[in-house]
Amino acid sequence: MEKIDKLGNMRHTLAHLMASAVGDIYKFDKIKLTLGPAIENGFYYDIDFGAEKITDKDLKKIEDRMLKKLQKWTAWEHKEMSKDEALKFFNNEYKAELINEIAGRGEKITAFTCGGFTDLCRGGHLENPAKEIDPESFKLDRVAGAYWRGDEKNKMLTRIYGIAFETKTELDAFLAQRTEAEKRDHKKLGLEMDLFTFSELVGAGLPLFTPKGTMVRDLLDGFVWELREAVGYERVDIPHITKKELYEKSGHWEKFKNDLFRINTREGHEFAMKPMNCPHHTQIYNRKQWSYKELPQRYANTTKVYRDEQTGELSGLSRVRSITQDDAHVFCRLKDATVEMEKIYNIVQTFYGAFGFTLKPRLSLHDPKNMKAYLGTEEVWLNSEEALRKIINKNGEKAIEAVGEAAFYGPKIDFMAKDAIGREHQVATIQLDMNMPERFDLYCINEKGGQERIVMIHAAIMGSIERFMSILIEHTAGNFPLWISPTQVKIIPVRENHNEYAKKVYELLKEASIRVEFDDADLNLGTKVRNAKNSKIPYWIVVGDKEIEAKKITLESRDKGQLGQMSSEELLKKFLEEIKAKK
RNA sequence: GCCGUCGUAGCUUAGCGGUAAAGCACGUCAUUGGUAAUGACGAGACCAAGGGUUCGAUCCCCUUCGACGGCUCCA
Repeated sequence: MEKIDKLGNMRHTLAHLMASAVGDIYKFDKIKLTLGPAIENGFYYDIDFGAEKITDKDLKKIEDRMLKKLQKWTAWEHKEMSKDEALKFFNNEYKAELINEIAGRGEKITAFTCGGFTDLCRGGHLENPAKEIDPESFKLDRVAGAYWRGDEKNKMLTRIYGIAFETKTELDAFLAQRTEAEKRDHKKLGLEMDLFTFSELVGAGLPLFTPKGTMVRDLLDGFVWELREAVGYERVDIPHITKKELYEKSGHWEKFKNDLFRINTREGHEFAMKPMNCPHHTQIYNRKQWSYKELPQRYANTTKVYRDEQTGELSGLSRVRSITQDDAHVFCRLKDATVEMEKIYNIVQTFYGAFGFTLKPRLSLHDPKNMKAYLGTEEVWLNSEEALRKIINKNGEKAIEAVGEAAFYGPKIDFMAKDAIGREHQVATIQLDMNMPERFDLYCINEKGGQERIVMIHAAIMGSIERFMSILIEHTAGNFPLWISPTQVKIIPVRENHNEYAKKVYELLKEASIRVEFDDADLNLGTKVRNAKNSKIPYWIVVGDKEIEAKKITLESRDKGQLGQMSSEELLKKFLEEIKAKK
């Protein structure tokens, strides 16, 4: 057995301790233990509770029992068992399955005992738990369902999660970080910020975007478009449904059939809502014969796709059934693919960089030992992969390389984005596709007058606008940079007789397309300022006697506090510069 | 989909087998005004939907819809 760290041993020990405490309370003749490993931030144990019921409210009871028992957990004994002995001792079907597997592998079966509790185990515990475990450094977290061995065909067990660290300080830090993440939860913030909503009548996983939310979507999409237009992309547009024949040809009908929303027409034909755009786009390319001189053809299209995800998988904006993709496809010769992919690489860097994400590229490669699983010759693969590697290296990055992770039709670059509280999200991918052109017989006429098979590059930047918005909301805690804030500035007159002057400032900004709100509600100044602060608006300005006399306004920023007085022209100039810089 | 928790005004929540209450928000009026002022009045909920039990259900039971957490971590 390889060396397991102390923390892992502690967590593993706690899993046993919890199982033992659960046994005391619910009795081992009524429930069945299965397995309970150490995990990332703690441990869990999967238990078949039979007819017994357990909820989060019972956790305290179990935890108290654990604390009491811990004092007597001072030393371990272990012994080897024969298969029959073990099957008899651990008399339940789950343990039996494990025992048979261990025996089948020809390994020794061992049982570990501590504080009078014996469990099937390969070892890896703290030698003296009572002494080594700080009783304040762990807690039981939640009860959840989990399939036996993670397979949904198997029986659903009850999983009890615990969190455990070496010290109380670390436990508290973890809990604090989790609280911070909860505060930033886009599902909560997005509703408060009035960006989107859901309707029970429309259905689960189908977000509806408000005027403000739509504003943000359009601004994000506009930024991507700006970056793309500069390198020669053109917009296309396609219907949201198609005859099934398109997907039979592309291979998606087979692959996606469980995720497709299908439509039967009155004439008995079967259509489907599109779950992706590539097949449609191939048909735009295929409308005519292309000379190599006209390539690459670069088609960009922000459009929705629809996937019938399992209801239990849906979550806020991060997992939805109507997904807006900022999709694009480049149709080019294989020899031009690298240059095209580099352009996309740069767009991705610029886009995510603008929001302060740290990006880590990952290169997914073919598995040389299993060449028959891939389309094309190994030489083509090696060349394309080397080209991708060069793109990444050229940018001073060192890609993580994942052998065997490529799709069968081509290698790809994935990006991981690290957010403000240290979480990583899988974001954009750049994918080389040698399969789709094959299936749809896409070619160009080359210099020799012959038909040359082309390749396709999949190039979504945000991927899903919904998912990107969820990440962005949590990354910024809702404090959007000025340029995508649905409301950029609020004007707060101190008293009604200041409205006239304030209105002039409002008009000036409005004419310059600044998204400005006028707050003439009959509220106290303090209340209005407080409301502005809480609404995550980047700036607000106060106008009263002092300002009118000085012919100025007083500016306050969400991030920098009071910024003092300035003229409205200076204000406008400042805003325009900041918006242009996308800060 | 499956397991668990849950669904009461726009929001946050209270409540109980006899058809609902509060704070915030909202509306009107009055008073006020430089970083969370106050008063009065008012409007707003067939208690997620459908069915059942009951003399009677928001409350008990069933079904459906919807929300949240979990379903990768292998003695």
